[in-house]
Amino acid sequence: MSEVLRSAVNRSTTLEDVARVAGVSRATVSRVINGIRNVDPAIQESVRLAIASTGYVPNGAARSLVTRRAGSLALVVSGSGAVADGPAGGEVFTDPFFGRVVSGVFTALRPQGLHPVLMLADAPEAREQALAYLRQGNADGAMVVSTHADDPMPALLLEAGVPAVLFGRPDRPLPISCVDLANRDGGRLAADHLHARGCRRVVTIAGPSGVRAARDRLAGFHDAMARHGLPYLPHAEADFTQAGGERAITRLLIEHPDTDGVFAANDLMAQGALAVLRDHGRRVPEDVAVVGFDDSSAATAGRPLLTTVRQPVEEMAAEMTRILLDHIARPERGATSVIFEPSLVVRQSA
Amino acid sequence: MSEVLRSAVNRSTTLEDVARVAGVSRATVSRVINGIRNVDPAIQESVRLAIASTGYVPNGAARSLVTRRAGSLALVVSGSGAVADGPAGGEVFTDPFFGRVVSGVFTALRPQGLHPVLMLADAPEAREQALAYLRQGNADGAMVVSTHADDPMPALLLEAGVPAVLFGRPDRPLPISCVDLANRDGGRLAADHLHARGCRRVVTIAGPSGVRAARDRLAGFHDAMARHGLPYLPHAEADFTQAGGERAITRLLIEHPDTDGVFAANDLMAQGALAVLRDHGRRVPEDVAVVGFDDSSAATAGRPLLTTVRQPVEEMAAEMTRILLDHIARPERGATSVIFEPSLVVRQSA
DNA sequence: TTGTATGCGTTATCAT
DNA sequence: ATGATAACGCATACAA
Repeated sequence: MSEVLRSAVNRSTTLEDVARVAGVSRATVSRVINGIRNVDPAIQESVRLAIASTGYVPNGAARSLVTRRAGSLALVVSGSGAVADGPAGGEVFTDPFFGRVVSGVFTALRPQGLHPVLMLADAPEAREQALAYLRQGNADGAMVVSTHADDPMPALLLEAGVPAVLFGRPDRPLPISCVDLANRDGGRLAADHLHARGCRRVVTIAGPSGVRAARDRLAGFHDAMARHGLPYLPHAEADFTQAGGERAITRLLIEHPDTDGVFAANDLMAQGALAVLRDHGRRVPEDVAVVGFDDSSAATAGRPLLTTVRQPVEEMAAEMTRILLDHIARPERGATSVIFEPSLVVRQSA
Repeated sequence: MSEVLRSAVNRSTTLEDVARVAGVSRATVSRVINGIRNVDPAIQESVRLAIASTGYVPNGAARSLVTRRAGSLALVVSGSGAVADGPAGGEVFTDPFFGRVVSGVFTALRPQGLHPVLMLADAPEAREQALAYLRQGNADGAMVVSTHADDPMPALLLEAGVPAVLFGRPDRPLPISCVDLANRDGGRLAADHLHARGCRRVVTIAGPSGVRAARDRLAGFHDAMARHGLPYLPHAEADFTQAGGERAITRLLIEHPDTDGVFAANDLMAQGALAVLRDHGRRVPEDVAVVGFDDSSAATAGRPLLTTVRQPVEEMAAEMTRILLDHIARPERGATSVIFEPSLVVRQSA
């Protein structure tokens, strides 16, 4: 097939075509496109013209084949596959937490012109799929949000040599970078506040025991309460969802009708507590004070406004992204960690 | 550099390496990997062995360079760039609507082993970036969720020849496939319900007038109300956020203190209305009945539970994804549209 | 400053 | 059934 025919058929325009039109070599066109200096301004101009007239767009695959850069980062929502822990498959994305992470990632990615590719690794099969994708170099690195502490994903990524950063420290220390919140401190803030308010019959709604952040929040809360002279507090475990929170508080109220304070390990469960308390005719905060965790949109969605421990998710996600970008640019550097401090946001519920 | 040295340095193992180890040609290894028949079982086995022993993983870029398939689809959150309309930048992802879309997309994508890459095209610059990414073939097609009716993205994608499917019909008809809800019917459902309940002094909280879905919901509501003998209803425009809903209902209550019914164009704004009504000491539904739209998680987040018009977002997003996959597989087929029917979900608020 | 030539790792078309 | 060999479209080391 002649050159003319070939280009007439279907083939999209290539560097070669542009070079021919501009009367220069492929290399020169490439240089112009990639903004490399040492190009005669006049030629530069004629190349730009040729690009415009041909409607040329570089081919991403060919480019990343030679540069060994995919131009995208993976955002992996990872779990153990155990259905009992945390929100199930579809619900993960409905959690305000997820939206905040995405938001923070975009903040850091936008200046670089990169885009996140979303991967859900909540079952062995899905995990293998995600891992294969990453190993093939379809993304330059991975940001991992684990919904479960014994998530095998971090170790697998490490082993595969994929640059990665975690949101939340793993259960067992790994030489992987991560961002996290001082969750124990957060629990302490909530305890001090409820105690100062005069609450003495406090119950807690814990997150999944398989989630480290959930355990740490509860531990910090219990520690502080013990220091205030309250060594034992009833608690129920839930799954970080509102419905789970509703079930937990219902159980707790039956067993401990005289409850005057509630600490929930996230806002969604606190929201559930508020709803049930209202159904039971308990006034918040007069009869029962409630403190949540996260300061997500759920905290201000209803009435009373929720007093909560703030976790700066967006900032944390942005930092996670920056760390990953840095690791990709300078692979020789070792793992780092950035721990954020929580703060108490006092509103109406406590 | 000698072959030995080269492979000793850093280079990841390639098809060539596997072929050498297995004592066959590259082509044969490729056949085994891609599951093409006509391969001697014995050789097949030795190739698998070689793959395992070398830890070979195919290179995604090289593969898609020749197959012309990226193996990923774009999920574009697109807007006009006008700040006044709809939730601002970061808030887009916190809206439960977004989470439901992602959820639905994953449902349809999972069986195919594909992953969505997220793109935010809310400003001219970001739009160009996203467009460039797509034109370069970094994704095989795009799913577009527009936050604004005069969004230029659909037309641009059409012009660029990128396979695309829209969530929500564009303002001016385009030969692009889309999924949508019969929004007018939804508005009608809400109106009929409020009227049947006896509400006669009804106000509406509209979404951004630049969003077609928002206009259609309101139009359907007003039409039905007019048929019930109520030709005029006060309304305020808001931005689909809870805060916006709060401001809108506050204004409406001042001007129309005798209001006995509220229709909000989405649940978030309805949630805001509930909060303010509560602040003002109005009982819901006894004094004022409230109907929302979407049946998102916000509908059951607080008390009273929200009566709302259900939009099956997850199903719609999954269908959008399936249509896109079909377009990619069979480009010759023309554009189609699938319109879903809304339904009324009666809870406590009306 | 510009052009030439080579390689990136795979799939696909041929022969055999 | 298998093996050469030619694309795929780009970046870059090197030569000029």
